[in-house]
Amino acid sequence: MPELGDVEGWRRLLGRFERSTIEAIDVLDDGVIRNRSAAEFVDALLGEQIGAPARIGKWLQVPVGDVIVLFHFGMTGALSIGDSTPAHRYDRVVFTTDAGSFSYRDLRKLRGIYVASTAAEVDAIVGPLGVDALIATAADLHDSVGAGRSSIKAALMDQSRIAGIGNFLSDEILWRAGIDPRTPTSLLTGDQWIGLHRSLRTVLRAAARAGHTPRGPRWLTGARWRDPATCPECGSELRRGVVAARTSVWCPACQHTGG
DNA sequence: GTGAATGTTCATTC
DNA sequence: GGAATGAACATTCA
Repeated sequence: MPELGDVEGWRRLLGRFERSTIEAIDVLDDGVIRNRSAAEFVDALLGEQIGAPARIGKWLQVPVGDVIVLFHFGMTGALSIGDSTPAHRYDRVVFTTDAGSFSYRDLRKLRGIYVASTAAEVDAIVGPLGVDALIATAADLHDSVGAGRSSIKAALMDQSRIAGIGNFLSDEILWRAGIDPRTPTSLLTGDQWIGLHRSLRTVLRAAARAGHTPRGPRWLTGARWRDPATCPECGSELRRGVVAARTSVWCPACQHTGG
């Protein structure tokens, strides 16, 4: 699930807990608490007040008391608001506050929850991140994503170049921009960069607003599941293959390499 | 049993 | 140094 739109949706939902106090923490699986013991984690947060949640790329950052709690959802994580009693099968940590409860829910546990005491510690945990994709300008896009020699799809998913775009969003953006995902960034024309930025904004704003990557009839993400999968724009059969080491879908009729 | 899954990281190999 | 590749992480589902 989680790419920029999902995490932005959870950030918004978590906003309703701002200024509430954590009254209980149920660590159902301490494997997801990554850089503290479960006891240290509970000790640091219990009785503390929640601040305004922020998002950078796919990271959710929540000030709690004197520390910052960092959530990363991997491929299968989610923040579940309000329906954590009784605990869902994949709830790993349940937070109860005086404003209600929420839980960190995750099937595969590829990532987890971190605690940072300083800004330097935050940086060390999240690693190098490019500008957040939702606020990236056309110049940001060209200068960061365009600086290497990789395919455009790999570059869009590279969190150190631009933060928040994953497999589905990159496919969606490239489809809308009419660019073949395998195109080396060095081959993109000025017009293609402009179009790419326009598509990126359209897709990410819709995803952020919806709280997930849209799957409607005019979206590639809606079409990629069908069998046979056809292009929502032209009806051609979509192509499926591995690009940038990820399962990718694109339209051979609408998406091109050349300018 | 096999393969694949919306993410990231590490080692290895061009 | 960069970039691509494959494995690994942990788990479920088709």
